[in-house]
Amino acid sequence: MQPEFNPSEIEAKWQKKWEEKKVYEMDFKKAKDPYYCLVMFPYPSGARLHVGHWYMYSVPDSFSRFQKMRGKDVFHPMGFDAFGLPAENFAISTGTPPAESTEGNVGVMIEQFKRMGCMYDWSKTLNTSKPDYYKWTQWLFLKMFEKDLAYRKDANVNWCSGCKTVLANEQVWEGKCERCDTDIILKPMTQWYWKTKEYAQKLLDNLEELDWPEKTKIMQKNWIGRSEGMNFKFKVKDSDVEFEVYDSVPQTFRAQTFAVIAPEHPLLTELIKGQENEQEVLDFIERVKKKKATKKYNFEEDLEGVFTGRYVEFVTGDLPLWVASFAVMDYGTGIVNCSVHDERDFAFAKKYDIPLHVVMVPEDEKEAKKVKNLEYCFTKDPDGIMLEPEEFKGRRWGEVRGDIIKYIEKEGIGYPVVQYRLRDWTISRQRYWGSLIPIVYDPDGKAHPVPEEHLPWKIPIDVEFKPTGTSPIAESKELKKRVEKIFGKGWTPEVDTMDTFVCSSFYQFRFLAENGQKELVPKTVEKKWMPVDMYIGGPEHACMHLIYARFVTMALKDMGHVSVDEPFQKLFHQGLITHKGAKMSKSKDNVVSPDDFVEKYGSDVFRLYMMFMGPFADGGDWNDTGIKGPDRFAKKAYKKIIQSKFGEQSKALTVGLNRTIKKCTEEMEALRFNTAISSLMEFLNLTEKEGIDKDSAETFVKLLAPLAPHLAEELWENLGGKGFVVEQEWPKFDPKLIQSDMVTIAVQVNGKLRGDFEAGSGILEKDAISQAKAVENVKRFIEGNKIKKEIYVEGKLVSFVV
RNA sequence: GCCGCUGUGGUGGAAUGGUAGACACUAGGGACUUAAAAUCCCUUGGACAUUAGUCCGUGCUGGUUCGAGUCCAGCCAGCGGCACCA
Repeated sequence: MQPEFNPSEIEAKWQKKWEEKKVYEMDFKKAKDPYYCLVMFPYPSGARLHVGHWYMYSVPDSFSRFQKMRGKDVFHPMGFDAFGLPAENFAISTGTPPAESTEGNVGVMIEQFKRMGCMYDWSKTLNTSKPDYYKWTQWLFLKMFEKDLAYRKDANVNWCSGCKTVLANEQVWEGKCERCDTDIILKPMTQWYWKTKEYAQKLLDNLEELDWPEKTKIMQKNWIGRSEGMNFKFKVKDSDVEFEVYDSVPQTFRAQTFAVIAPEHPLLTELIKGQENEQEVLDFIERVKKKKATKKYNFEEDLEGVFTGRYVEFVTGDLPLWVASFAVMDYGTGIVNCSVHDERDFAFAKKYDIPLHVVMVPEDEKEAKKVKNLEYCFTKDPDGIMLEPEEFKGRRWGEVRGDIIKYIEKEGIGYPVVQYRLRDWTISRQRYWGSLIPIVYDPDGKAHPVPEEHLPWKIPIDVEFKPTGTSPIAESKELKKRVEKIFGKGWTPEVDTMDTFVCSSFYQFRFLAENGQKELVPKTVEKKWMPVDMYIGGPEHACMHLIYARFVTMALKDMGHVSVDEPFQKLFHQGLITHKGAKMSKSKDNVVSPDDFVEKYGSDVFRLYMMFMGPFADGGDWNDTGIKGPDRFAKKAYKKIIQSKFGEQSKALTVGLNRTIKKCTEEMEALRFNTAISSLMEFLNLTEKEGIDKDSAETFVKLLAPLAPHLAEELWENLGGKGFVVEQEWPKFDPKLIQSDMVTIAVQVNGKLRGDFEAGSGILEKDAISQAKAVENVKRFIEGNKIKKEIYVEGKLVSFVV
C-alpha cells in the first residue's frame, strides 16, 4: 500500500520542524551575502487573509526561497501596519479598544502566515502601533521639527458632518462620505506639514538610478510635476500690495490683459475691502468654496468669476483683477495672469467679455485672421509666428522661449523659477489610533517639541475612541495632567496623530533594528543591508507610500542617521487576482475564500495554482477548477518520488533535466513562476516515458522547493537528503547538455511552412539544405521554380525563396 | 483632455524576428469500477479534406522582411494613473 499525499499532515510537520530548528532566523552580522527582500506589510483589519494577501505574500516567499538556495543570505521579514483607519474602524464596530483588538487581529494573522509556510523570521517582526515602534515615529517627527522640515499651517480638511470626523481623500466618494453618504465640506484646521517639496528635485533626479518599473517612475515624475517658467512682479493699483505671478509660457506675456486670483487667497479680503461690490465678491467666494468642497467640481461647466474692482499694474497696462473659480491656491502664487493664448483664459474672457490681445498667429493668413478675430484660441504651437514684443516679431514660438526669458529678465519684469506640482505632506490626522504628534503648546500657543527622553509619548487610554469631531485625544484628562506636570501650568498637548504613511516611511530600517537599542537602526547593520534589494507591493502606492518613504530616507540620510538616500533599489509590482473577470468585492459577490481551498488542497497546491495563473506582474483570473492542474501535478510528483524504483538516466532525460534547470532558474529570477512550474510539469511528464533516476529526482525536488516548500521537504527527506531542502544549493545546468542529438528542422517555402525533417544536431548548412529539398511536400513547392534564396537557421529552420 | 499599459483557442496563458497555441483547465469520447470519485488513454483554433494535405487565423488597416503575435506607422477597444497646475 502506497502512502497517500496528505498535504495538511505534511505541511504541519514541516512548519513545526522549520520553527524548531530556527531555519529562517537571520543573524545580520554573520550574513555574508545579504539580500533584503521586503514586501509591503499588511494592515490588520480584523478580516481573515484574503486571496490578495496569499498572492502578495506567498509568491515573494517563493522568490526569497529561490534566492536563499542560490546562496544569498535572504532577510525576508513580516510586520504589521497596525495604526490607522482599518484597525480603528474594526475597534469602533466591535467596541473593543483598538490596542486590544489589534493585538488579537495581528495574532490571528501570524497564525495564518505560518499556515502559508512563509520563511519569515518572526523574531524580527514589528508592529507600528506598539510603543517601541511608535517611539521612533515620534522621534522622526522631532528630527523633522529640529531640521525645520516640519511646520504648521491652516488648511482645509474633508469634513463629514454625519460622522463628525475628518476623512482622508480616499474616503470621499463623489463628494460624499463613503460610510454615511453625507456631503463632504472643507473645513479649515491647523495641520502639521512635512516639507516634501524641499526634496522635489532630488526625488525626481534619483529616479534615473532606480531599477523600478518604468510606468511607476513616470507616475512619480508626473506627480512631482516639475515645470519651468517665470515669476512676474505685480503691484495692485492704488495700494501698497505687491505680489508675483507664475507663468510657464512666458513667450506670450505681452498678451496678458487680465489677471485672476484664487478664491482662497489670503490677500483677497483685504483687496476688496471697501470696494463697491465687496459683498458680491464675498458671496462668490463662499459659493465656489462650497462647490469645490463637494469634489464635484468641473472646470468646463463651473468656469466662473467676478471682478474684484481692482487693477494690477503690468507692462501691458492696468489689468483688471478677477476672482476666478479655476485659480488654484496651492500652485504657483495663487494668482494667474491671463491671455488669449490659453484655452481656459480664452474661455473665461469670452464668457465675461474681457478684452483680449493677440501676440501670436498661425502662418496661414486665413487662419491668422481668424485668430485675430478671436474665432478660436491659438496656443502653444511651435510654428506660431510672434507679433510682439517688437524685438521678436516674425520669429517662431517654438524657438523663441530662451531669448524671451533673457529679455524679460533684462527688462526687470520677471525672473526664471521652477515650480513643482508636488505638495507638502499633511501629516496631521484628527484620529485616535495613530502616533501622537510629540508637540506641546505653551500658554501663548507656541509649539515646543516633547523632549526625546519622554518618548514613547504614549497614547492616552482614558478616552472614547469613537470619532467625535476633534481628535478624541483632546478629551484625555490624563494627557492634560501629564503635560502640565512635565512642562508647567497652562501648557497643552497636541492632540492630533500622524498619518499612518509616516509609520511606513521608515519601517525598512526598523526591521534591521532591535528593541531597546538607542538608535533608529545600528549603523553597521544598516550599511550592510540597505538599500532593500527587492521591494514588492502594489502599484497603487506609486505616488503615496513610495514617495514618502523616499523622502524620509533622504531626510534621514542628510541628518546622518542612515547611509542611503534611496530605500528601495529594485521595485516590483504584483498583479491583481480577479474572479470572473472582476476585482473581488463583497458587492459583486465574487470573493474567493482561500481558507476553503487551503483546507482541501493544502497551502503548497494553493500557492502553486496562484503562481501558475500567469506572470506575477500580471495577476490572473481565479477559476475554481483550474487548481486541479497543480493539484494533479503535486500528487504525481509525490507518487513519482516516493515510490520510484530509481534506474539509469536516459539521454533524453539528461537533456530534459538540464533544460528544466535552465528554464526554472531564468523564469524564477524574473518572477515568472507560471513558466517555471510548466517546465517542471513538462519534466515530470517526460519521466512517465523515460523513467527517473535518483540524481534527477533530487534535482527535481530542489527545483520544486521554492514553489511547494512543504512537499519538497517531505520528498527530500524521503530521498534520504541531509538537512532541509531549502538549505541546499540550487542546481546548475550544463550548457552542453541542453542540446539533444537529434533536432527537427522546419522547412519553409516563401515563408510558409511546408514540412520538416529529423537531423543530427551538428548538421552542416549544405546538408540541411539538400535534405530540406528532398522533403516530399517541399518538393511539390520548389519543383519547376527557380530558387532565389536559401536561408538556414542553425538547428531550426531552412527557408527557400522561389 | 494628458500620460502609461494591454488586446493570442471555450478559459488561464506559452512563444531570443524563425514550426503560433507550450503547460494547464474545461468539454467530448474511451478504459477501470456494481456505482461515483480518483486514475489512465485519445480528441479538442476554424473551414475543406479525413490518407496525404490545403486554406484561413494572434483587435483593425497598412509598412519593413525570405519570414511578423513579436519591429514601424495610423486607427479601434479595454484597463490604470493624473486631471482647472497658469
